[in-house]
Amino acid sequence: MPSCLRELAQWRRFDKDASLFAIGDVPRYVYFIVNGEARLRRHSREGTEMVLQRARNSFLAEASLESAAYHCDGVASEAILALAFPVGDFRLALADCPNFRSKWISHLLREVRRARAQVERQGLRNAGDRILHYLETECPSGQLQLSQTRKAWAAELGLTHEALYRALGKLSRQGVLRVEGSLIEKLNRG
Amino acid sequence: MPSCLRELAQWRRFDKDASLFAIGDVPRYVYFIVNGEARLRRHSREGTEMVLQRARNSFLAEASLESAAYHCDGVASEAILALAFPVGDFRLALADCPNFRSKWISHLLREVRRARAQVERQGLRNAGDRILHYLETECPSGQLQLSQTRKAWAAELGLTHEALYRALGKLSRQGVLRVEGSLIEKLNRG
DNA sequence: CGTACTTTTGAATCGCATCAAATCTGGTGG
DNA sequence: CCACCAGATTTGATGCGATTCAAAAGTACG
Repeated sequence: MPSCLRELAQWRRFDKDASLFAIGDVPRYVYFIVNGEARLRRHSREGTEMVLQRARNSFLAEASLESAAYHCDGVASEAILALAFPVGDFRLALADCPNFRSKWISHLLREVRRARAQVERQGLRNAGDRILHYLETECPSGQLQLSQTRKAWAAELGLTHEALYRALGKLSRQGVLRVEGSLIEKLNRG
Repeated sequence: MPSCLRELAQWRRFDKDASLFAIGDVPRYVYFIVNGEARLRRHSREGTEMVLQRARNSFLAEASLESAAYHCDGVASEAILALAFPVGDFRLALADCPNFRSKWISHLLREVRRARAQVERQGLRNAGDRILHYLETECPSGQLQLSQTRKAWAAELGLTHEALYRALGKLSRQGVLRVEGSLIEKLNRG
C-alpha cells in the first residue's frame, strides 16, 4: 500500500457486532481490516442471514468503490482494527501508484474467483458436499482451523446450523472427516 | 479498448457448444465476446451443470488473467464471434493505458457484485424467491426477455428445470408474474 | 452463579430432486 | 412441403434431505 495513501487513512476500532456501514449508505470509505474479522452480509426477506464475504487482513466491500450505495451490511465479527480510506483519495492513489494498482487488480481477481467458488458451492444440493467443497477450495492443506462459530460457518455455507451439525457428524462417522474441536480435517479417502 | 490492444487481438468464431477453453488449461487468451453468448460452467461430481458467468458483449473468465489454470469450462451458448487477447499483451496494455485500466477495474467490480448477488440468490431456499430475486437484480425494468432456454436458466438459478417450471407456473397463477413466451414480467404486488 | 449463546439431538413437515412420460417445438433431410 | 428427430416444455408421482420447531446439554463471560 502506498505511503501517500496510508497517510490519508484513518484508524478505526469497532466492537463486536458494530456496524461499519449499512445497506443503502453512500460509500465514503474503503475499509481494510487490519486485525480481526469483518463480514459482508445480507438478510433475506424471511430473515435468514447470508454471508457474502469475510475480510481478515484484507479489504471489505471493495465493490462499493464505484457504487452509489452499499448493497450489503458490513459488521465486525469481533472487536476489530480497520483502516478507513476516503474513496476519493483511494481512486487517486489507484491512478497514481502502479504498484498499488496492480495489487488492487489482483485482489479483485481473487475476489471474483472466491465469489464464483462460493456460487459453485451453493449449487451443491447436499450439505456434506458443500462442506467438502469448502475444505477443498478454502483449505489447500485439507485442514480447516475454524475461526468462527459453527453456526456462523453454517450461514456461510448457506445451511441451517442443524443441517451442518448433522452433516459433520455423518462425514465424521463415515471416516471422511476428522473433527476435533475447531479443527476439521479431510482424511484421504473418497 | 485501446487501439494498440485491439490490433493484437485475434478474431475467433465458435460454433454452438464449442469449447473456448477447458478446466486445467493454461490461460493464453482473455476473451471478449462480441456477438452471441458464451458461458463459464462447471459440473458437480454428480454431473449437474452449474453456470458461473454468462458473457455477452463482455469479457469471459476475467479471473484467469492471473491464474495458472482455468477453473471452469468456457463454452459457446450459440454460434459466437469473439476477440482473443494474448494475456501478455493484455497485461501490458493494462499497465500502459489508463483509460483501459479504469474500464477493466470497473468491469471487475461489476463482476464481483454480480457474483455476490448470485451467491445471495442461491442462498434463498425457495424456488420462487430465486426467480424474483433474479428479476430484481438482473432486470431493472422488472421485465426479463429470456435470451436462453428455460432449462439453461434453471441451471443458472441452481434449480432443476422441473422446479423452475413449477415455480413459474405458481407465481403466474398467484398473479405475481406475467409469463408470455420468453417475456417474464413482475407485476407490482407482493 | 446466572445468563446468553452455541452445540447437539429428536421428530415432523415441506419443498425440491428424481424418475417417468406426454406434448410441443424447431430444425433437417427426403 | 411433410415426416421425422432431438431437445425443450410440461405435468404427475414418489422419496429424500433440509428446514423447522423443540428441547436439552454444554460453554463463555460478566
